[in-house]
Amino acid sequence: MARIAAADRRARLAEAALTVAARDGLAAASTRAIVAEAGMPLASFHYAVPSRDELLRDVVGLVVAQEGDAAGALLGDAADVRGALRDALGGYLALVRRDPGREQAMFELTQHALRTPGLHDLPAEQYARYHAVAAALLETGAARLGIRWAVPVADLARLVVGITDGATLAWLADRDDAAAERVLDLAADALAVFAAPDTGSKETR
Amino acid sequence: MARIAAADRRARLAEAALTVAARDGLAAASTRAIVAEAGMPLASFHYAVPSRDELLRDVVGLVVAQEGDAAGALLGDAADVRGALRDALGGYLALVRRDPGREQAMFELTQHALRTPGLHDLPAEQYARYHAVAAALLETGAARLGIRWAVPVADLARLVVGITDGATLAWLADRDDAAAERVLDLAADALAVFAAPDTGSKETR
DNA sequence: ACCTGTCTGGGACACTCGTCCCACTATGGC
DNA sequence: GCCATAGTGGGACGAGTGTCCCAGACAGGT
Repeated sequence: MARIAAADRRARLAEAALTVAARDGLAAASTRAIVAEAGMPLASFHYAVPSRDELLRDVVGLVVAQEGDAAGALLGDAADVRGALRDALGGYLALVRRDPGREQAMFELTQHALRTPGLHDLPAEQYARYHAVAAALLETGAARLGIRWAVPVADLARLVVGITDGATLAWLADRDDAAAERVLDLAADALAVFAAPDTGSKETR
Repeated sequence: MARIAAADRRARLAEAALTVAARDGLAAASTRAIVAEAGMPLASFHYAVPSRDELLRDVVGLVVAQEGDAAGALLGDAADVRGALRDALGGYLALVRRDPGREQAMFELTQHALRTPGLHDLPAEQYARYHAVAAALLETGAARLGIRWAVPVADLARLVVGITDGATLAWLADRDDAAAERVLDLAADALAVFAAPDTGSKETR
């Protein structure tokens, strides 16, 4: 094994942990499985990271950061509110479908953190970040479409995240692509209700 | 330990497993923890149940049955569609708040089943049942209000379950009661869009 | 060139896990 | 009353876990 600074090793371990958790589940992401994925000896683990739970904290940060990057691409070029919402929701589902294990690993991570004393604060931060990303997306989307949201964006963002989480959970359970698409159709219809005219442009539906 | 038929023991073990999983998490629901909760010797476990995963199958059945019973009570006596939806959603959230561990245990169970070869079919059945319960609730609610749903009830049911799952997940993460209530306000507004007049009664909103 | 401190990696500890074996005992049908 | 059958329960096995120790090796600053 080459000589690598402890901080670098920690980052590599976080990535390896995410890979293993996405592929085999969080429960299978043992310290041994993680170092095997990273190609390191076991002892490097606790040299770079104080504990396994501490590394999981890094993993959440890793995914949350990636999620923020990916969010921008969800904004399509639809001209009406319903279409824009539908595109964004559909884009998210496509992301989940391309790598179901990763999304599932995030759910497992949240549940694990909720049960682990040292990680109790993690889920709140994680979801605050999700909500912030969704809110930003809603704001820039509204600006691009020339509308405003008739209700607080923070609340709307929380609803949007809830809908995507819920749709993801159901799709993970039954893998019903068509049903998932139909739900997003309805969700886009429903959410479009909250669009209001702003700079003289027309409201949808 | 008194003499108990194996089938009875199996049922008691399923209840004990649910208790432990709700209180301490699914990962803590080991065979030893379950028999301790049930007040049985460890060997009774594999006399009554072939394996731990087989028992978890029973646990899902147990909760799903209870969920079906509880659903009926969610129908309030609101006269308009939005109010009825809001009451039902709020009732569900109240259920979650009264026993967060149980709901969390169900999420953990779904995730675990998705990762466990012998339990792959479980989540699909579980969610099919959820969707059926929601659909039945939507149907009887519509009949009571004298409206019809403008979109397929099966799709609407899937959306409703998704919204409740999503709201639950976010609330479990940050325990923000007020935000959860505001989201349900929006959700009720949004879902009311799908109500259409049927027997001459008035549409809301 | 040396030497302090960072990094390596094999091995082990103490523990928990699911599962199983087997000697034992109470029970219901004859 | 006897005996096959169903239920009991202590104990153990092998595998897997997170964490830690410690002897060794390499690096950069002097």
